[in-house]
Amino acid sequence: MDQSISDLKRTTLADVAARAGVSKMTASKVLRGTGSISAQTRERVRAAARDLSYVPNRLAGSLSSNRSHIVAVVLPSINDAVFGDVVSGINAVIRPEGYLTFIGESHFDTDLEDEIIQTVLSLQPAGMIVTGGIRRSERASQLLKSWPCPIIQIWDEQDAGYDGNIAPSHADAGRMIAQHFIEKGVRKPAYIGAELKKDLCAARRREAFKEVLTGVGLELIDCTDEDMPRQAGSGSKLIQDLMRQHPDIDALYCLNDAMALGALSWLHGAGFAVPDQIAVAGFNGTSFEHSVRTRLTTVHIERHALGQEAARAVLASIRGEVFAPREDFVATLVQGNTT
Amino acid sequence: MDQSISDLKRTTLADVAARAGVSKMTASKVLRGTGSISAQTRERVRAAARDLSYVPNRLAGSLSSNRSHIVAVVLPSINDAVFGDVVSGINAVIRPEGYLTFIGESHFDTDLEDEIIQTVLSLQPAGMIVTGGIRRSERASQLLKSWPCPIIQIWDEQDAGYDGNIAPSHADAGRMIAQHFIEKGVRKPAYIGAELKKDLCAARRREAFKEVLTGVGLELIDCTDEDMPRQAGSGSKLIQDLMRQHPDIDALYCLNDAMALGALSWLHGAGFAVPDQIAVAGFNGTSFEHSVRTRLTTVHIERHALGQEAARAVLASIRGEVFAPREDFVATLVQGNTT
DNA sequence: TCCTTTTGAGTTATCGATAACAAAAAGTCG
DNA sequence: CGACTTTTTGTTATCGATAACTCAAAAGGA
Repeated sequence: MDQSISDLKRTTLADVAARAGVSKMTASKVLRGTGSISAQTRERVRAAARDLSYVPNRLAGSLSSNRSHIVAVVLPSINDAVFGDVVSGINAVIRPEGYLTFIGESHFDTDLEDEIIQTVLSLQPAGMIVTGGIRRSERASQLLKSWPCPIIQIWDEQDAGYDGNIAPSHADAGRMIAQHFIEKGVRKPAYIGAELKKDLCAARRREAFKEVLTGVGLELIDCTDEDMPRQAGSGSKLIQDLMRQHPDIDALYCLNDAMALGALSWLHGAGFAVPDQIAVAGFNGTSFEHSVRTRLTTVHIERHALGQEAARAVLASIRGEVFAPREDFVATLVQGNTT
Repeated sequence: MDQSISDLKRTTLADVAARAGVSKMTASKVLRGTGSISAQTRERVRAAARDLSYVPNRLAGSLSSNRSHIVAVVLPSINDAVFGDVVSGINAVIRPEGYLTFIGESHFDTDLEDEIIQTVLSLQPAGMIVTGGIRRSERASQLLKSWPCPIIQIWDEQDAGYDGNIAPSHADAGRMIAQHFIEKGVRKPAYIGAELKKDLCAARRREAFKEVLTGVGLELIDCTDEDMPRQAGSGSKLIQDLMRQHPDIDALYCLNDAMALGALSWLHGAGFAVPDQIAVAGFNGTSFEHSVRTRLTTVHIERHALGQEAARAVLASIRGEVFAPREDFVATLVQGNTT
């Protein structure tokens, strides 16, 4: 039985007030720093709170004031270089302002996202940051649109009609790699991806990539597996099959850096020379981009800054201020090492 | 002004009840599936809730029932392969049970952790998972110990007297690498690290590593910078200085994999042959361990499983059940590729 | 000195749910 | 058919804080 939990009474504001010999209201005012309270009572209340190790009950506080300090963040997965950085950017801005982030993981699953959204909303967040680029349920969309708190969408360049949208251009990212391949004189390019039906941003990169190639008359060998995870291991597997069928592929674009690294690793082990024999490109995904040499070409996006910007946008919106977000989350080509 | 926020009234249980023509209590019971309610009323209430897109207010619910569904997790940083995995393990177990995780980042900072702990407690979590291996303030320790909810510590093998402790042996990890180096016939080993005063687990790995080496008469070139971040870039910088002073180092142990990769990368660029000329080892930190070939030797820990186990321990404790956690979060040596 | 203003502290109602118990409706049975 | 269950529904109090207001005391002004 969990009596051990319930019989230990937490100390409440009433206890603090009693010890300081004042009313609950006075104690509340002192601890929040509102109203005008004499220096002595203030000190008495503070001392009482300290002595009792008082920890306010935010559930009660928020319920009463109808204002929470929670910013809900919904994203596919925290366990991912991209969104890990984004979250850390959000936190960096939000925490010093006294807000807390509450994170829900959707794992690119529509139904799960639906559930998560409902759950985080039930905590009455003051604001919300949702990741786009996933097929959102009608129900969830409606709920978000009608919910009375500011909602900022990130990651997906396609505005979904919330209170703000902060994202890089995925189409640009795809085009950039295509352009890069073309400049290198690539003849037989290939693409590998996974779960493209779920990750709409990745699909957009691929589409733009393909379009540019087709524009110059290059045919793309396109290989996507809807059931594999978007991870390094899948990269190895897919490239392996691909090279068996088309040993003369000379350029490979991957859904993300994780898959690209997996592919790179397999190619290396199988004796293919990268980038001379086959060029490999990915998308913005490891935390090593700038400090570890790889032969991988990638497109970089300032994820931390993007998170920060989203956080600033939410805070501004919560406070009813106007906010002009940076428009320049440009995708930048980062060439791999050749040595 | 943020009237747009407040004037839109959220639909409450009362609205649902009214629409279904029953009392709030009945509606509440239906939606929570408690008590006995006739099939018809149940359906009416459900329909009303659906029609109104009712989202319960969990703040109110938890306050009233004195029971929250929040599990608080305090860790150094989410934006880190290690803890990202741990969190995802925790989530995997906890979410299907109807709980939510709330994450606080301490960034290895004692004061910040102190503040974070107080903050997460203010949300009245049903249980808590804290990461050890950081110097915790006296105040925070007291608070945790007296707080009436189960608290599980992870990561640090040193039991701190909470309701459970789930961790690998960092000392073993350090010893393993030392042993490995010795078996390879290393003559001049070195160590690089950062922020060791904050990351006590890393310090323990280093200590054990050093001890084994000393035991066989090997002297360690020990290089730690307290001000650098524990990241790849620091690895590059530190090894660079180190090789200048001691060009004959033939083995390098790094605080973690990120730093090791940084070092590896610099060594490679500078023309040192790894592992023939110099062996490089790290600790459990990239998400690529099993799928990307590197020349890096590392010690692997099942982070996802560790998170899951911690989550199971908290849930069990919340429910007042006894729980015998796995004791076998052993550190495993993963040898780097040599080709 | 008396009246007005300012300041400090307290009162009451409320936020949106649930616990605990009470009442009403429906079902049982001799 | 009425007393007795059992099932279903409703009432009241409460969780721990804050909003909005009131009231008393102190300060200021003429």
